[in-house]
Amino acid sequence: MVHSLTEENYLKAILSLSNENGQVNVNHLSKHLSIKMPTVTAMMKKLHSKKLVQYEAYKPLKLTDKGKKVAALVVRKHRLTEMFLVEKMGFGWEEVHDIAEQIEHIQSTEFFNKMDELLGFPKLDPHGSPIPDKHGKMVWKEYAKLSDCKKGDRVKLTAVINTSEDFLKLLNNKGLHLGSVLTIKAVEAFDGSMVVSYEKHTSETLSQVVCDRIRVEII
Amino acid sequence: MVHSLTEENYLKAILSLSNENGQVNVNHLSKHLSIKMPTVTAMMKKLHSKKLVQYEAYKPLKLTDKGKKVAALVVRKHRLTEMFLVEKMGFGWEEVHDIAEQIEHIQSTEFFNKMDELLGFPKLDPHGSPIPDKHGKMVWKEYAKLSDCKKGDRVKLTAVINTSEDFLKLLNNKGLHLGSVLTIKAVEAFDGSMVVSYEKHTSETLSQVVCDRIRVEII
DNA sequence: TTATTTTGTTAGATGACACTAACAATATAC
DNA sequence: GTATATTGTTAGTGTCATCTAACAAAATAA
Repeated sequence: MVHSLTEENYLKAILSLSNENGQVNVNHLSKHLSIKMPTVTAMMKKLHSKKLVQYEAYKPLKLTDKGKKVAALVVRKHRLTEMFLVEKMGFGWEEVHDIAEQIEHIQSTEFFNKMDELLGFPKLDPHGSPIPDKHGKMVWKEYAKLSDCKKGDRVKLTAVINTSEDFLKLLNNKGLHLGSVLTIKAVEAFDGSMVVSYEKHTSETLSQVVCDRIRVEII
Repeated sequence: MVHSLTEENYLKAILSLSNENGQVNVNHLSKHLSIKMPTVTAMMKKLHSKKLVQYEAYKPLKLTDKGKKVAALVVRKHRLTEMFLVEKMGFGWEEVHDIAEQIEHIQSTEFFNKMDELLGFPKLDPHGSPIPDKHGKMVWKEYAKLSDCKKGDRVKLTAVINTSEDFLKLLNNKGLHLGSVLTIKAVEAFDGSMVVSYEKHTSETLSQVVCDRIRVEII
């Protein structure tokens, strides 16, 4: 079964929003895709009838297993493309996203399998995001959200969920990178922000918005 | 100005048909694209209003200079992609066409310029077809059609126009390849077929259909 | 608990690109 | 030079993915 470029984009968006926020509703999806809500509703009905999405009026959206697989395969194609553009074609990381958004819709399993092979079957992309295998299986080590950890935890930064330029810049400004080992010194009940220490930083504050998007391994 | 995938395909088809046959009409295009004539007529009107095609009812179709450039840039992207897939990714020539048909519509000048660079700025693809430069200029050496040559001419096979599998197989069966040097021994007035000799072949007959699609340099 | 805001749905329209059916022009054959 | 075949156009539909306007449900605030 093939799916239109449009359908693929909706499925991918649902997957990525549900990784970021847990719940996904029509409004989120609408904003994320810059597509008006009625259009989203209509597409959800269509994807529901194709058994890719569980949709009931006024209920949050969920991918079916089938939908999850399709979405994961698109993500696979996207991440392999980004890797390929950087590693094999000499592009900078900031340049590759828009190209990968287009190439991820190319229909040719062999094309992406070849990239995979040439790249040596990578498991994670440079943001720490997992690359699904050719069956759509994410070897997603179910990392914890930093925001779900508690005072005293020592954790290793293993992945970031959002890869917007602004977010990466913020991490950079604070000297945070994949592999950083943080100790949680305090969690503010008021705004969900965390005070952490790592390396030369004895006391840095990270807002809840940031902590929500950081994935860690508790050590 | 960007053009839809659909528009690009029409423009490319007109360019390729006019290289093959000289004249292009709605019926040819319709067959070539497997799209019904009324749809083609409608698109011609649209492309005319965008000044990409010269269209007048019942007249043959012609690309404007602008249309020619757009079409040539699509061809450039197609041929570079084919080269890249073969040279840099290890695909066989028979596998690459369908993938290239999709990738040729990717919108990213840098992506294709990078391929061009990695390939060492090739001028011809392995079929002998010229690769337009980044401005859409074909360094088309205006090769002669084999079918326009006359008895006694000695010519070098420099390019083939049609790249269907059946056509390439025929050339292969006859031991013809790029660079073959042919001597024209006779031209049959009746059916336009030619009797030629080359290498170990002292007398081979090529039908007009074949001769029309072979480009040569007279030496 | 009622009022207001936010979120979601239905209904109806639009543009792009395809189709079929019917008719018109051009080209070819007799 | 009329008849026939081929080619091309017009008119009217359909589907996909989008929109706006209007209304409805759910969540939040007063």
